[in-house]
Amino acid sequence: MNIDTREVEERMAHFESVCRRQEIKLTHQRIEVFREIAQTGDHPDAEQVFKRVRKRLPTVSLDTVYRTLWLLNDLGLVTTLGSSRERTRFDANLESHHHFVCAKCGLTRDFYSAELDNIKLPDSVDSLGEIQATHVEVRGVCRQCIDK
Amino acid sequence: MNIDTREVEERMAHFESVCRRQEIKLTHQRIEVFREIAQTGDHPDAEQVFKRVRKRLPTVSLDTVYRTLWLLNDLGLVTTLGSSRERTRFDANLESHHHFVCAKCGLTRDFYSAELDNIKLPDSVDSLGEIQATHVEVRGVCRQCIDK
DNA sequence: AACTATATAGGAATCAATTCCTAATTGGCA
DNA sequence: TGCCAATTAGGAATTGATTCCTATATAGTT
Repeated sequence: MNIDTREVEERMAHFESVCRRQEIKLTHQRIEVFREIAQTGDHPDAEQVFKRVRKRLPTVSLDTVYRTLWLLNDLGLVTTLGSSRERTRFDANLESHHHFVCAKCGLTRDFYSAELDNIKLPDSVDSLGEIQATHVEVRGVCRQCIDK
Repeated sequence: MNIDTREVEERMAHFESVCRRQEIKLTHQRIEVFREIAQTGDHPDAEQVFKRVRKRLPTVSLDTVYRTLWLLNDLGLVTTLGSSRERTRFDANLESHHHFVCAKCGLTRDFYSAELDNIKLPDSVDSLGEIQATHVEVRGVCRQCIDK
């Protein structure tokens, strides 16, 4: 769950160098928000980051956490996971299938692949718990959005 | 995008049989909401289903659409996609990796696999657009939740 | 056709995430 | 050290999805 020290330091160094290059001020808040995400492997949401950072910077505001997270995202220093900011979508296709999702417009299409249905997962995954289903999500840009 | 007629009919028949078995009334609204999802492959959200169904049942309410969608979900007739009802999570791991997600508590862990990074996607996917990244999402139940 | 438990319409209310506002603060540079 | 544009704190406001409320309507049964 926790990332090893060396890796965290590398991430911090990368973060600082990117900020300097982009003339983005290295405030305590930004440093601590980034550190929080860099040092954990559990993918916290904004609220969790806020709570954790507040232990070190008791006056930090939720707004700052949000602003900083989206800034880090824009800088390519963090990514979001899960279908970020999207609404729940419904699917009546009960067969095993996978998804292609357009990063720009959200268009989602099913595709099928016997090969993918049978991928062998690393043993490390089995040790995490009981596996129910494996989905492949392909992110890309759909034809329509390319043409625009 | 549109599902072929035979398949739609099969889905409708399955839906009706499940409802009868469970003594769930076959109202116009339920039939049209289910039909809407059964006949399209584009995974609409509740709002979109509402708009489309309203063309045929002009007085349908959004509330009914929601109630029906969750009912269908509970009955196993539709599934939700995307990290349903979850908040945006952030990740500072920029290397190619995949996720194990616990269906009960939401715990998310990274795992790595050179094999998965190089999966060959079916040609049909290439024709959908430009591929940027491929993530494998494994759903399961984590050790902690199994123990409970 | 009548009955009754269940479901619906329509709009109001809720709820949670996120963003906005503004005065006060601060990082980075001269 | 002092300056100033950028940033923050704190709380209010917004936003958008979802749910609740209640009088009315209806599916399925007799």
